[in-house]
Amino acid sequence: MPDLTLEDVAKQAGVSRSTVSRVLNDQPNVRKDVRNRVQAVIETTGFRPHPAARALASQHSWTIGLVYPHSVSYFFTDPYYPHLTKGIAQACNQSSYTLALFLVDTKEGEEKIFTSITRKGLLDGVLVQSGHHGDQEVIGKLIDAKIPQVVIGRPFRQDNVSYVDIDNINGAFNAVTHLIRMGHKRIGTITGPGQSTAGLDRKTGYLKALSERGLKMDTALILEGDFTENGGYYAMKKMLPAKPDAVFAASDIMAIGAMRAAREAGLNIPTDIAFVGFDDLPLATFSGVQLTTVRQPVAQFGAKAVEILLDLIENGINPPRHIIMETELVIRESCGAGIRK
Amino acid sequence: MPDLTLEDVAKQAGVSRSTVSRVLNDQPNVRKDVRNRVQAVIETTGFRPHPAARALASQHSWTIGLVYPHSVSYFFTDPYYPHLTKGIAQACNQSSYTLALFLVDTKEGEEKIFTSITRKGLLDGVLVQSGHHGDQEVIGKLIDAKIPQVVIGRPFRQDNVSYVDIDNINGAFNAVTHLIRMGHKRIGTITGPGQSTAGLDRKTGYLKALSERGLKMDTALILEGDFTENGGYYAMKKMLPAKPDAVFAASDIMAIGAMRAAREAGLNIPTDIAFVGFDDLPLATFSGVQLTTVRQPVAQFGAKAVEILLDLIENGINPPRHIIMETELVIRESCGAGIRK
DNA sequence: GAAATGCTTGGGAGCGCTCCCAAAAAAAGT
DNA sequence: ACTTTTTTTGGGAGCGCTCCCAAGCATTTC
Repeated sequence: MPDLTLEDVAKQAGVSRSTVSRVLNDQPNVRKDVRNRVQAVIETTGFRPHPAARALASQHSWTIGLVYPHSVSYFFTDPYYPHLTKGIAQACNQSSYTLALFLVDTKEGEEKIFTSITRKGLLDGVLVQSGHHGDQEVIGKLIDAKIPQVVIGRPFRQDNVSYVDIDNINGAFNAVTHLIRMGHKRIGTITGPGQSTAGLDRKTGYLKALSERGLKMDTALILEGDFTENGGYYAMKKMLPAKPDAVFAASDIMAIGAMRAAREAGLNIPTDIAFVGFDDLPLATFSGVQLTTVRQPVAQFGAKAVEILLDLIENGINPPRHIIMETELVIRESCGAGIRK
Repeated sequence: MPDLTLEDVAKQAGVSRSTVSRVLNDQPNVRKDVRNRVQAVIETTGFRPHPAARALASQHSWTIGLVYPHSVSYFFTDPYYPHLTKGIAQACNQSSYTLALFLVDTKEGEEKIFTSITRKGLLDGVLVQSGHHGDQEVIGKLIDAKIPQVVIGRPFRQDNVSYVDIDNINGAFNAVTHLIRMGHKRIGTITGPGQSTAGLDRKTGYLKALSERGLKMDTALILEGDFTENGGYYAMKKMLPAKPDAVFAASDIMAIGAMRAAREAGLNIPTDIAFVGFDDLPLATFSGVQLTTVRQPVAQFGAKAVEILLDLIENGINPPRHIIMETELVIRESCGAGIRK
């Protein structure tokens, strides 16, 4: 089947190019029987318009970009990203948009790719994973280029851009409050890196829960991690001398690392020390003890980002929209629920 | 900066459209000083050709597709896929190709997306993750459509297509042989699903090692998993009554599940029972015991696939090329190396 | 010094669509 | 019946590039 053109279809249906184009784009002012006839030809021939031709004429590529800046090279070690990616990909498929993936791992690569992203014509809009301090530049450039964009995660001190984020503060707050209600007194936290808004917000939630319940904060119980398993492990090792009886880790994977350290120190989970993570990814259940954690609606989150972006593309980027999605505390074994102390 | 066209650049450089095009595409027959002059204008203006216009005129989109068929919906639970994706994305960036991601999770979604993939003009070529029985159809359609494609993983009984794969048989063979050398006698295996070539090949390697070393196979020690943690866990539970003293799991994540089951049964790893996995992903080191495993060169693997695909795009798809990459056994604690029995 | 050869350059045509405008057809109004 | 209004249809122009061909120019050859 040689790829046919709109003109071929027109000939077969006995109409003009324009009419076929109208049918193709669901435009009004086509007689019903003509529309049906054209549609029939399209279907039997399996005709599809040439994407490049369409893009050229309409200045609209039907493609959106998903950018993971180089600061997100832990794409791997944290299973959060593939989940997110999947949600986004699915939403794109559903809307018949093509998803272009830009996974950059160096500052230089970012520069290089940037010129092609900002070139109008390739992408109708861009999704940028952010939440990291270093991503401001990328976002700023996209704003300057006036490319419709939605930031995934709250950007640093930039409000003139649309973003979707989850309620990290509240999620952390609820998790820690739960730990307090369970009777824990010395609750530590392993935070995300200081350049990460998600990490910062979760720490804020932790502190808020402490103060609201009248527990005083102890800096020996606040360690910075890097969202990796090893980061959690080493942070925990440092925290152990301060004798925490519970730990809130800002991600599941750090919780897993932290539990490894606790176990090595001969502590039993959850009787000697309780843990709560953040994410609720499948791996939350892999370790010996089922992890209590804060569930993020990752897939819906990605879908929401796509939804907003498409809206921006169609209706203009102003005013910027900010969406905050709620989390849910999932109680399993590691926090010691169901166990008397 | 309004996006300028090739014609604008031409005017500024005092030459014609054609000359600029020649410079842009590194074509010969342009006087050196003219070329420099044009190049200077391109650089100062930051001009980039409009992708769609270029694609339309050249019938070449500079975009390749990465297809994960619906049978690969465990994209998530297995960290192998993000690693692979990253390798591929990086290779694309390097070659200035755009990567379009097609992550399908239903049979219907596959159909839908397919018409757009096979439409000439969108993609110059396609990378298809395979190794699963159900993917034959996808691959077959792509062959029919004569779209350049490289299959990632060995396809089922289809040799008229290019693919890259790793040497699963040998990898498994080496792992099991190592276990035998360590003195283990009752070596079980948790295989991949029967519709997966990787799973099948690893099983073949296991059997080969057994027979070559004169161990008789015991069907009670051969359980089928599904490449998930839970699959590994339940397979191990079933295997335990048969008293294995070592287990070769066809993926790291299944090994982790299996070790969880073993621990729950009160067994010590590696003194009571040894484990070897397959993949060597970061999570191999997360569990209590560091996992001995077969390392796949995942990133290079992806890069290789891209390399072959670009070659196919430029030089035609015949004859199909088959690349098999070697693995490496990474010895850590879980196999009991360094421990006398 | 004229003819032949090789490089370099410009411009027309065309890739396959969408968009606009004007013509044709149908519907409505008098 | 004829005019006016509305709906439907066709075709030209153009999106921004590449490719081809012919013209222009420099260089070589006899």
